[in-house]
Amino acid sequence: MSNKEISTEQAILKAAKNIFIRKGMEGARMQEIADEAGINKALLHYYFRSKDKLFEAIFTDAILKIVPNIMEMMKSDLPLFTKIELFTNNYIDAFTENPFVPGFIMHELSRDPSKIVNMVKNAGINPHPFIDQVKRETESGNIIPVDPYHLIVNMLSMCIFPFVATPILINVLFNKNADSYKEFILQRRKEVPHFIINAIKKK
Amino acid sequence: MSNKEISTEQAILKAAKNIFIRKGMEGARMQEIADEAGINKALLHYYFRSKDKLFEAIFTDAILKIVPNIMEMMKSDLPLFTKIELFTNNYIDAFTENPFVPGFIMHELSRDPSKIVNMVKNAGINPHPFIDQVKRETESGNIIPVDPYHLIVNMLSMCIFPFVATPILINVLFNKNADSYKEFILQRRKEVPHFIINAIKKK
DNA sequence: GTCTATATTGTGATAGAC
DNA sequence: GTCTATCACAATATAGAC
Repeated sequence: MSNKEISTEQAILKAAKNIFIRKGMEGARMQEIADEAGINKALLHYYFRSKDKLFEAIFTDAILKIVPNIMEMMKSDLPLFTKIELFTNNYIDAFTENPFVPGFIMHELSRDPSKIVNMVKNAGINPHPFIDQVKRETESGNIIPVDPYHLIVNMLSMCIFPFVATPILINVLFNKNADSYKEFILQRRKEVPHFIINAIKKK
Repeated sequence: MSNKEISTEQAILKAAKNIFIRKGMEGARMQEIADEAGINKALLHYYFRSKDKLFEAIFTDAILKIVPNIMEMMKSDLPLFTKIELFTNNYIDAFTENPFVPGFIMHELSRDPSKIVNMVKNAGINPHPFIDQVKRETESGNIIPVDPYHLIVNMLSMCIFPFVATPILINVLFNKNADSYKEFILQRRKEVPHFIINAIKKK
């Protein structure tokens, strides 16, 4: 395997990622990916047998972005509020770097939900340590009683939704000003954990 | 225009809605829509000139579901906490009845964001009365200081995200048990406004 | 208005020269 | 490994009979 090979394969993956993530499996065109990579269609099939295989490579990679290595942290014995802050910051940072990933994942999973089975297996997601911790804090009266499932969904909602709804929010809420929306996203790193902790802490 | 005509057109619209909303513009097939409506492809083009025109009709209709007539309410002089409860309940109810609409809108808008411009014009969305009310309540010290833009996005996030992410949540958080997820969605009618109000009320 | 048949175009995939 | 040319088929759209 020569250097040239590697570099072509990388170019394909990079181009495919750009196109697939913006347009989805069905919206993407092999021609478009080839153009973006500066090669022709035939080479795509030389490196990856089919559109499906190429898509699979991109999709798997994107999944890894949505399931970062914070599971260890969630299992740890850090204080609840610290975990909430680390969790939200981690996701908001990851999506700020890859803003199209959330919408991509959402759409493709609703197209073919069976993919989640593999995702869950490979990622080793386990929300129960966190759920148990929330239950313990509720029972010992350290926080306002809260259903841990709703808490988790609320956390994920506030981290992910703004990236899925970016075009709506820019137009409706920010007068089509993309810059002030960027600023807004940066603020969420602080605002979201602050909001969540306010909702459950006793004062 | 005979009764038969109307009924065929309605059948087409109903079928198209089913297919488009589940599969999106690019995933949907005219053949599939024709089958669902119990007619053939040619009739689709007789009633709606092209796939694009048919899609446009469905999309516009779906938008109206995501922008219900609660704008009047938001402009009213109801107490802030009452508005928050009405707002969240209204959205959660609308999406419970049309669970595929949020994902559909999100995906299509990221495919062609320019559609939002028309949407906003026609719907007359204006968040400023609500924003001003939040500012007033903050300044008079009635609530914990909160940025109104983040508050609105948080509200929308918690109402909409669970419907966009349904397949993920069922598999990862609810052990593939769709029934307990349904139960969970019903609970959110109470949990979401409760959570939001807790986050901003002084105690 | 509704159908069958067909035209037309787009797109994933392959063959084969270099 | 990379290209050009082409195939095979799927999907939108139209023509024309009834």
